[in-house]
Amino acid sequence: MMNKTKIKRLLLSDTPIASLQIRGWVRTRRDAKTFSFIEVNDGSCLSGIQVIAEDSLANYEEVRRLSTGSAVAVSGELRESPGKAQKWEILATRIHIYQFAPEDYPLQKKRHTDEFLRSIGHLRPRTNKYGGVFRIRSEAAHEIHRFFHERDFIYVHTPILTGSDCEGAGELFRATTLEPGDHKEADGKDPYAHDFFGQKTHLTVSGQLEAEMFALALGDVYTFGPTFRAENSNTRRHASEFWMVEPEMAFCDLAENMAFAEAFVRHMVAHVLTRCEEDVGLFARFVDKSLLDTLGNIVEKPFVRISYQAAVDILKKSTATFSYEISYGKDLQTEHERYLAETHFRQPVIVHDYPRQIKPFYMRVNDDEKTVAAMDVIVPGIGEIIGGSQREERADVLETRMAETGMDDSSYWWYMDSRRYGSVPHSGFGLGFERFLMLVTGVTNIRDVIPFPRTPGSIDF
RNA sequence: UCCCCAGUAGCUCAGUUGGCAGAGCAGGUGGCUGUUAACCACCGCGUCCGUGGUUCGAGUCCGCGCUGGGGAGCCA
Repeated sequence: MMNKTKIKRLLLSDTPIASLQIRGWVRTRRDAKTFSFIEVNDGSCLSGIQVIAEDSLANYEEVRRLSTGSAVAVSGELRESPGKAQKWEILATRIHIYQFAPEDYPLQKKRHTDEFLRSIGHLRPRTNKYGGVFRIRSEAAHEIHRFFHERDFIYVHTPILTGSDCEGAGELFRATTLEPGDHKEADGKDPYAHDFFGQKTHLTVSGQLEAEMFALALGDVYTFGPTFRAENSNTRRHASEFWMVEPEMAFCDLAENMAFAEAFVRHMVAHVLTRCEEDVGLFARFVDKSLLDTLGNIVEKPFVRISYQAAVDILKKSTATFSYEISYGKDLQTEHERYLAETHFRQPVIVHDYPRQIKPFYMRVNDDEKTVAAMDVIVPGIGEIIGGSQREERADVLETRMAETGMDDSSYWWYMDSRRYGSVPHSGFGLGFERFLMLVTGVTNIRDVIPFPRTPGSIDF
C-alpha cells in the first residue's frame, strides 16, 4: 500500500512527484469534456489540491458522480498545473471512493451562517473557517507549551476535581455520585459524608491555588487545562467549559508579572501570525478586515500600563457617556474597559493596582493599604484577556484578608501553610485561551473557537 | 438572570394596508467548457417554530411557550 501524503506537504513541493497518494474529502467537482476537476481537502491545511480525473479511469462513471463531502483516496502524479489559480495538481491514475456523500450533505459550496454551523457542530470542522480555527487552536496550544518549556517552567497538572468549597471565582459545578434525592439527610448530618469523596466536591474554576504550591517548590510553573464555571452567563465571551493558561512564578513581583504577561501575549500573537499565515489570511479576508492591523499593533507596540486610579481619572474626564457611573472603588465595567482599549488608547492596556475591596483575598495588599497588586490585560475587541496579581505572601495579612472577604480559612490550612514555611513574593496570571483565539482569528463568538462548546442550556454533541 | 431582535424550501433570505407561498444557492436532467464560489436551459422542493386567540380570511395582528442571536450583569 502506498503511503499517504498530506496535501500541506505537497503544496510546498518544489519539484514534480512521479507517484503519490492523498486521502481526503471532495470539496467540489467540475466536469470538462473528457475529464473532471476534483478539489480534495484533507484538513492538513486550508487549501485543497486540484485532481484531474480523466475519462480513461476504470471507475470514471462513478468519479463523475462524486459530490461535496465524498471521501476518496487519489493515487497519481504531482505535476505543474496549466490552470491559473494553483501551482500544482494531481493527475490521477486511480481514485478509490470510500463513500459518496449523498445529496442531503448539509455543507454546501457556499457561505453558511455561524448559527447554522453550530447546529451541526459535528460537521463544521469540515468547513474552511472552522478547519482554520482548530488548526490555529492546535498550533497555539502547542506553542504555549514550547514557550514555557524554553523558559524552564515546569508544567503542572492541577486537579479537575476539587474539595475546596469556594475558590473565589464564580459558581461551581457539583461533582457527585449521589442521586438527587440522596442529598437530603434527615438527621441533619452532612449529606455529602456518603458521597464519593466523603465531602462536597466540585469541578475546578482555577488551578491557581494548587499552582502556587508548586511555584513555591519548583520556582516557575504553569498549568494549561480545562476549567468550569456554572455561571448563567449568556454572552459571546463566556462558556461553561473553557481552557486557561496559568503561569505562577516564585520570586516575582507585579511589575515582573506584567512584563511577562505582555511578552507572552506578544510572542503568541507573533507566532500565530507566522506559523498560521494561510489560515490567518482567511480570517483577515472574510471574518475581520482589520485583523492584521490589530495583530501587528499588538506585536509592535508596547502595551499601555496605567493604574486603576489613572484609568478612573481618564474615564471621568472623558466626554463619552457611560450607562454605569464611574467612581473610585467600583470595578470597571465592560464599557469602561472597551473605551480604554478601543477608543482612548487603541491598543492593549494593562490596568493595575485595584481597590482591595473589589478583588479576591489572595491578591497582595499594597503599602497604601487601599489597593492590591492586581492587573488586568485588556485588548481591543475582546476585553479582559488576562487577569493576574502578585499573591499575598504574608501569613498575617492573608488571614486578615480571608476574614475580610468572609472566607472559611479552615479549608485553606494547606494554602496558609505555604505562607509559614519559606514564603516568598510570587505572582501569576490566568489567560483565557479561547479569548486569545478570538483575538488572533477575529472570531467574535467564543462558541466558534471551541470544538464542542458548552454554554448554559446547551451541551449537544 | 434582565433588556432587545429573529424563527418562511436542504441552506441564505424576500414576502406590501391581513387576500392563491417566492428568489438565489444546493439537488436532478440536458448542454457547453483547462475549470476553479464555473456557466446556460429545464425540473422538483414547504407542519411559514409551537400553541391559543382576533377575523369572512393570518406567514402577516394579539397572548403564551420553545429555540437561536445580540447587549448587560458575573468573569477568563
